[in-house]
Amino acid sequence: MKDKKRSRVTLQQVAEHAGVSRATASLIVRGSSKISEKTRKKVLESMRELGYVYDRVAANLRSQRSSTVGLIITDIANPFFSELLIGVHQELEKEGYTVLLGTTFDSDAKQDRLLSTMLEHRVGGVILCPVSDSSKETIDRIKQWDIPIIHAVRELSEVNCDYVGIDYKIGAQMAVGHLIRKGHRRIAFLGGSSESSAWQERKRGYCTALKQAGLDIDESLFIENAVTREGGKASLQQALRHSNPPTAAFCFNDLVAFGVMQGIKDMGLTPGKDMAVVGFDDVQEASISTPSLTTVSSFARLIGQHAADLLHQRIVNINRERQRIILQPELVVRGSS
Amino acid sequence: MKDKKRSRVTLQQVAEHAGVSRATASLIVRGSSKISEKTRKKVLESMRELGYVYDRVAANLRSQRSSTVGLIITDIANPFFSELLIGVHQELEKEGYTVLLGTTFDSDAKQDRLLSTMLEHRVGGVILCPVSDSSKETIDRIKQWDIPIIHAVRELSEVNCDYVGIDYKIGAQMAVGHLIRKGHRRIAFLGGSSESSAWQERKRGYCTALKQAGLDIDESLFIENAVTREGGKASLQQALRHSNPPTAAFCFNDLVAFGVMQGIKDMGLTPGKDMAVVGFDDVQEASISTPSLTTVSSFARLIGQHAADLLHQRIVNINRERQRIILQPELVVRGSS
DNA sequence: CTGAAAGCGCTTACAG
DNA sequence: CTGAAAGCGCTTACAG
Repeated sequence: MKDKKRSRVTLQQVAEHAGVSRATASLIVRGSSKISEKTRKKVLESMRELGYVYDRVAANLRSQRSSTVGLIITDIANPFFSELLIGVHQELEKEGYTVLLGTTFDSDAKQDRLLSTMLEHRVGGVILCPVSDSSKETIDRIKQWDIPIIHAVRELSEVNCDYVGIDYKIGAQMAVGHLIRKGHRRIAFLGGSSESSAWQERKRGYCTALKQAGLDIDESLFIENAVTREGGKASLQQALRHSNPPTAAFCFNDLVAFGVMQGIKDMGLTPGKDMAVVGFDDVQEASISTPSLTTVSSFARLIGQHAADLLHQRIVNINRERQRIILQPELVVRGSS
Repeated sequence: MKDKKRSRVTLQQVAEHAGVSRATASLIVRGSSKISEKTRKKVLESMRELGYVYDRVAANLRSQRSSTVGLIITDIANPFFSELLIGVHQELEKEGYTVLLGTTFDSDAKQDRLLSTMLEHRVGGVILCPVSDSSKETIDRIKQWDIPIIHAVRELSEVNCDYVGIDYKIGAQMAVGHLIRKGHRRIAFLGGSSESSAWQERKRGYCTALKQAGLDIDESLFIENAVTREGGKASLQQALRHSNPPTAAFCFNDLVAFGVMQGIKDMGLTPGKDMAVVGFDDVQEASISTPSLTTVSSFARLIGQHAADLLHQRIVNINRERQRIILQPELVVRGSS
């Protein structure tokens, strides 16, 4: 038996209780300064007595505004995204937004559904970390999208949007350059999907580093796989079946690197000794793993803050110039290389 | 210059375009079966042509329903909560809910604000992981709360709510019992706040284990601190200043344990050798840290799934009997003890 | 299936 | 400051 819920106290009822008009009560909840302190107090008192709760949904509907914002990430289990999420929340809460969160797990279909859901909920804008192989349909949809959207972490090259990410190319170049200086000549690039801009840019950095050292590029050392621990482990196993196996691994990110290190250990070998491993992101566990992980810091929280800030700016002024923020990565050398 | 946005296509416009009544169009978006296949197709075609987007906010306002649900956690940077979040999302998306996420960082004021925000956004219900020292005001508020609320992870004993958590007492008892069997007699309990039910239950388990072994309890070995790596490190340092220092540490959770292990390393000692460390939660990094961490598995994802399920049930039937789900923990022995 | 009306809880705009 | 009216985009209920 579904009970009819005790219905909400309305602004109307508050106004009646306080003996003012609905318009006045409305001005007060919105913090207008045009109301005398005396009436303001009286009305606020009535609200407290009646247990009034402002109905932001109704207000937004009427005024065609929005107080929510969507955040779509690919994997909440990746600490990189937890950090990014914290950054986004920090910034947006300041501005009074509430965040609708969605996770795609890198599925295009899921991403599509989430974009729809966000629209249906009238979000004021969306921060999107696109899945690596976004379909043409999705991209077309985003192009026609008429509410503010900011891309973060990965960029869809066909779409002209605000974007914030880091310079993956330079990061990869630093990581691979480091391995070369350590004497490695056969360096695998493990994990990730070649569909994503983040992968392509890392590859460019990888290639630049090899060219600068006068080394040839062996494409058979690029082994794509899921961006997870499991994917890392699997890609390592594949790398070791190579007729001329690599002596070092540059991993798509730290999560992949942890899987790779686990795989190395599983074979009775020692990461950092029998095989060098470098990650990407510098998540917190990178410093506490065994061995500690050499990696490239990608400032997830900062990316989140910037994305939130760009979104807010875009909501305030839909026509402002397009902005791209590219943060500079840093190499953190530890025990695994 | 704020541009007036291109306004939404309304159901009215769709109806006109398809040559049907608004009522019919409304029935179709809601998936009624009372409409002939022919008209249904025609209307869906019009929607596609016009780029119609269902306005769930308006629909919810009119029908006094809600398609959102609030989730309030204490710390998204803790992998335990990331896992819980995944569980919640998995369950609730099946039912078509969208999740509003809030993080309290264990601040009562923040929690209070988040509860208000959720109410103002007309959520259909809330899953709350209460902060450890929720104020009396907050508790009173929750008691009078008239929308479904599920408590997870921590329980406010004064509030009669659905709850899902694990049996912390048994978990702690297993962990401490393990340390005793390893020969430890002075075991510190590090991190967490004695205000929280999760802490109190762990303490009870700790005490039971000692009593069973015929050992005395030394309250000076209970060292409270923040539930973070930093808090863990600080509590370890305090423990080592003890005139009769402990030889083992039972940590409030894995995060604290990582900090404790870091602290041990910083002193030039080796965790697992010079001092045994046991955590709680079994987050993913527990298996890859150095040394790998002995810990108690607390099934975060499962907790999230159960909480979501309880909430859904409660929304469907506000009067159903109160339910408490207590999962049984498991001890995972690794290198740190 | 249609059509006209009312209403969810708010904001807006305007005359007083 | 008030009061009356209209409207945001839907759903509901009802007579036909």
